Amino acid sequence: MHNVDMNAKPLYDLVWASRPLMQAAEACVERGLVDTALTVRMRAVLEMLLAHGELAVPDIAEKLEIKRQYVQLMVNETLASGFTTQRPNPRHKRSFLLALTDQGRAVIEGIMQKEMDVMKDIAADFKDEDVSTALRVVQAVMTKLKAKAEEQTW
Amino acid sequence: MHNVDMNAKPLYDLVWASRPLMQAAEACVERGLVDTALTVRMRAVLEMLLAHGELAVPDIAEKLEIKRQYVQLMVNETLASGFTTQRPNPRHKRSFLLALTDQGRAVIEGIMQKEMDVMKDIAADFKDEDVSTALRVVQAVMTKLKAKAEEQTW
DNA sequence: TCAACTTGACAATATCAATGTCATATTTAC
DNA sequence: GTAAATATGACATTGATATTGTCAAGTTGA
Repeated sequence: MHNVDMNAKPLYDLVWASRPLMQAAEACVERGLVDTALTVRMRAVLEMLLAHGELAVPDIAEKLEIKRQYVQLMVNETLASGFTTQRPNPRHKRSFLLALTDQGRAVIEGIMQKEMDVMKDIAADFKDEDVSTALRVVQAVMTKLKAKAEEQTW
Repeated sequence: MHNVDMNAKPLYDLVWASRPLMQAAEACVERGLVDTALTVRMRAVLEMLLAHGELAVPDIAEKLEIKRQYVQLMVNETLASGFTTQRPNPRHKRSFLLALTDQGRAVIEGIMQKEMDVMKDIAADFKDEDVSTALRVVQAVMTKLKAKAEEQTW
């Protein structure tokens, strides 16, 4: 690329690899859900509940960094499918806590175990140390990019 | 996460970091375009032309791995804005080759230089070797995930 | 108490992208 | 050389993901 200084090309490439990586990951997740009654977005709700216990809709929205209105939609689907159930919220009479049903817990644990098995298979090709390095770099780059995006000037 | 074997957790985390990383990167790119007449998708077309020279619409679609109909839309915008121009295609009378105009070249080179400067700034915080390792791991994981997604069974 | 904020529900909108269709042009097989 | 298959541009429809706006009811804090 003439006239563009490519000193930081490996980092540039790493950042631009994020899109195809995400698409491949999502395709893989979707592939793992075909035999279940789950959709990708319902899976995201169940994963949150498995990791963090009972949560209200706004809590999930904050963790997923998407708007509460959309989370409401996702959550309502999990309720309708019987994967979650509403439980009284001691802190709020109208805003229920969302909890996994036995069925929901079994489904998300099964899915995540299958996904983790895939990860184990892939991880076998790398040194643990290299994966750790990659994770550390990627997370730090992400943090810095977020900061850059918010700055008024470069 | 009880009852889920998390042996490959670092790799799992690396894969799931791809979405926020991509979102941060896109926000950053968008931020860099505010003073130009470019949109993110027009930028993608210009970057292709800068990297690969004159291309026809279907060529760009193949490289970007999106459908030609959508690329056509993106390309038409770059034509309307004067960043690209149609040149005769020796291989096809109806399908023109797309080329950067002087204006288009100046704009994409300026943008990419600014982006590369941001990358250089961020890269300063890491060992070159670690960035290379991260890139290598991420690209290999992506390849493997794509293969997994296409397999009929895990 | 009263103003500000939170939440669920619902509607409208935006963006990115795939898919479908058609006319025209091009390439390939015969 | 012609017929069939394929490629291309143009345009329309649809789908998925997510944001934004609005309102009524509930909650919080001064």
